[in-house]
Parts: sequence; structure tokens; C-alpha cells
Amino acid sequence: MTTQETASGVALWRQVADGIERGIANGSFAAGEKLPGEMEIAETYRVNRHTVRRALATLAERGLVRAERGSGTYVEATRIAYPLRSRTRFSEIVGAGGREPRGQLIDASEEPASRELARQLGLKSGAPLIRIEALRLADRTPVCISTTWLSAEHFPGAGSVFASARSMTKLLAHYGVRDYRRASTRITAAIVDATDAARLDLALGRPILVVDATDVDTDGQPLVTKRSRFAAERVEFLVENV
Amino acid sequence: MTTQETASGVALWRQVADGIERGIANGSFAAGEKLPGEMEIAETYRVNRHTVRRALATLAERGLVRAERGSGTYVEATRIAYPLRSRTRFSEIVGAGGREPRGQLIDASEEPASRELARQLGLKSGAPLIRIEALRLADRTPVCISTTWLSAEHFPGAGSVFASARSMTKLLAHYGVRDYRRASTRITAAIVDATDAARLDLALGRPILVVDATDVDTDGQPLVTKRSRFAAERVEFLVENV
DNA sequence: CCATATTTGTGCGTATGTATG
DNA sequence: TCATACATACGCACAAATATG
Repeated sequence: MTTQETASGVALWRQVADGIERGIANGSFAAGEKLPGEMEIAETYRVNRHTVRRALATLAERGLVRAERGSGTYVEATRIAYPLRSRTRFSEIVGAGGREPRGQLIDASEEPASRELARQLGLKSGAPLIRIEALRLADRTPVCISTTWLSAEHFPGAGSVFASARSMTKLLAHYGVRDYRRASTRITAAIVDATDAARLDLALGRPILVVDATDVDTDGQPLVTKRSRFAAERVEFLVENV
Repeated sequence: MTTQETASGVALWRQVADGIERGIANGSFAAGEKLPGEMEIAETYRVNRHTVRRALATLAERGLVRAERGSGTYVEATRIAYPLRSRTRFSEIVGAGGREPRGQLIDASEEPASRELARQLGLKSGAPLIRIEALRLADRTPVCISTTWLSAEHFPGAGSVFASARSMTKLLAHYGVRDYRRASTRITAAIVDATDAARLDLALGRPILVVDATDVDTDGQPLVTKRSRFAAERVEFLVENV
């Protein structure tokens, strides 16, 4: 049979690899669990076992699965465990997982506060805000896009400060904020839009976790409010109860 | 111009209404925020303002939006606020929002514990478990599908008990469990699969919030562990920090 | 308080596609 | 094929409430 990739334009091993990756991203194959045997996968996709092996090899190379001779192929825990605590710092969380956290400024601009943003920040509607769009990565993997708003009066020139600091914690420290904490966190999910998909290197139609959060200083005064969009397949949020 | 609905078979006002509803479900139009003006919507969809008005009217009838003369049309907050506390009870949370919580047994069966489930429940791998599949609703809206596992030895006949009690709290009370609390919560997101989509009355391709949680008794002994799939567009999780 | 622009709400007329007999 | 009834869609005009400076 001359199956090959003709017609679809995608090699068979690639189709199998994508299918398995989707299963992992979707949670059909849970982290740590065993994948079906190579023969079983070959039957479900109606391909030769060699084709399955090639698919699994590429996944193993990327660290998504790990093959154990005589036992099976296991899904590696790829999701970044993201605890939602009062003290939530991207850099600390990612660093704790043995990955290198990175920040990258996408855009900084000024805009007047909408009623909702003003309420979150304890400002008057229409007050000048600085809006910082940033991409956050763990090693070389994009994790989330954050849109952060802060008062242009209290933090003048915050955009250029972030551009060099590449960290919200360092930015706040630059203005004399020694400590801050998470006051409120709201989690929803949605489908990634085209621009975020490109930035997060995510396929269209994939889910994202949307987190709206406000940070306050030690006196409970609002400092920044933000909306972060996480690639759902790359993180898991952990709620720690008291 | 023979616009009408020819070819597509779907009335224009219906297409506009669906488009706006998607925007709301997706978070493109945030809760409480103002929609674009009727003229602007009419231009983007290239239809008459009356057509837009009809679309908005149907959405207003269903309570998704609210029009204010002279001001604009606003998105009503439709999502159920779901606080993730140590004490998390579906019935209490939904009831607090002024809606009537309902539970409905889909299926109950017995299965041996996988290594992962056994670890969560503090049992031996292969121990007999009862698996309860249930649909939870607020008023008549499906909110989530929960798969709950509990020890078949400690809770014999749990399936039929749940079928009549229709509540996990009442089920546990039936076995003498007076109080319990949430020990761990893990949140991810995915795309709904076909069976869950049908049960949740959700379109294919829509995102779901997946919550893995374990409840323990007052001594910290694991009681039940579950995986719930929430229709993302119908809930928002709130993390309450201490 | 005033003037003006914006936005939703309402009415009427016209044209066209759909359903039925 | 024709006649009729109805829903859909468009265009224009104006009223009423609101926002803004």
C-alpha cells in the first residue's frame, strides 16, 4: 500500500505523533500513566509498528514520553505545577521546577482606565494606566501571555522599566515596593485567539486558562491588576487549602 | 440584494446572535463590559441595524445581555462564581447564587483501583472501587460532569445510595461521615469530548475546566477522589487567599 | 445648567425568500 | 402555476435616555 503522506501531505508517523500528543495535551493520557502498547497503537491508527515507533521516538526526544524496555511507554509529567498561593511569583514557581524563567516585553502603552479596571485598582474611571503586554517562558517554552495594568501616576515609565527588568517583581522593587501579595484570583478557560496562539506557539482551537488577578501591597493597596492567558496543556494550577 | 438566509439556511439575525454569544462565552466580551454599539456590530457583520437589534433581543431574552437606552448594551455576568475553598460543596455554592442545585446519576459501576487512584485514596493498587458518573446542574443548566471514585469496601452499594440521594454530601452522611474537607485541587483545561459535550449540552470544540480533587474526613483520611469537567463558559473559579 | 454627540427604542414603508394549499 | 400568509431583511426618520465637556 502506498499510503505515505500523499493526499494529506503529512507523513503517517507525524499524524500518529500528533494524535498521541493531542491525547496527552487533552488529558486522555494522564501524566505518569502508561500509553497503550506499540502494537495496540499501530492497530488503532492502522499503521505498521515501525511507524508507531518513529512517532514515539520523536515524542521521547521532546521529553513528552519515556520508553521503558519490557514495561511500556509512559507519559512524562510535562505540565508546570503552578500553585496559586497568596505569594504567587512566576519566576519562583518556574524556578522551583528546575526550569529557567524568562520574561519578554511584547508591548507597552498608555490607556485610560475602564470602569472595571479602575474598580480593581482603586482608581477613578478614566485615570491614566500603563498597559504592559508580556510573554513569559520556562526555558524556551512559552507558558503565558500577561496583560498587566498599573497606574501611570504611581509608576511613571513602567513600560521601559519592565523592558529591562523583564520581571514584575523587579519592576515593583524599582519603585520601592518591597513586598506584595495576591489579593484575588479568578480562573476561567477559553479558546486561544489567533494573536495569542502565534505568541504561545499554540495550535488554533487549543484551550487556554485565563487568570484575572490583582496584587496588593502590605497595606492592602492595589498595585497591579492583570489578565494572564496560559497554554492549558503546559500548566496545572494547584489550589492549596488551609 | 437577496441577502436573506438563502444558501446557509440560517437567518442572519441568528448568525449575529450566535457570533455575539460565542464572543461572550469566549471572554472576548467580558462580563459587565459594554458591547460595541448596534451600528458598529451592524457594520462588522454587514447587516442592517434592525437585524442586530433582533439578535440582541434574543440574547437579552435569555439574560445574556442587558440594553440601557442612551448608554449601550452590557454583558450580564452569567458565570457561576465557584469559590475553591477547603469546604467546597456543589449544592451550597450553586444555592448561594440563587439557583437550584440538582444532581443526576449517569452511571455507577465497580472497577479495580489504578496505581494513581489507589495513591489518592490511600488504598492498595487493585482495591475494589465504586465509580459514580454524575451530572450536576444549576436550575436547568448543566454545569459539570463528575466522575467520583470511592472504596467499595468502605462504602458498599454507594451507587444506588447516590441514585436516590443525588448529592455526595448526603451519600457520605448515609455512611456516617458527618464532615469532610477538600484536601487537594488540581485545575487544568481541555477540549470537551463528544460524550461530555452531549451531556453538558455544549458545542464540540468548546473548552472545559478539569478539576481533580480529593476529599478527606476530619482526621485527614481520604474519602473520595474525583475528576470533574466543568463547561468553562458557565463557571469561574475563585481562589481565596488567606 | 446648557449644548451636542452618541446610543438605544420605535414606527412605517418596501422588497424578498419560505411555506402552504 | 398562481395566490396568500408570514417571516426575514433593509432603509429612513425620529424620540428618548445618556455621556461629555
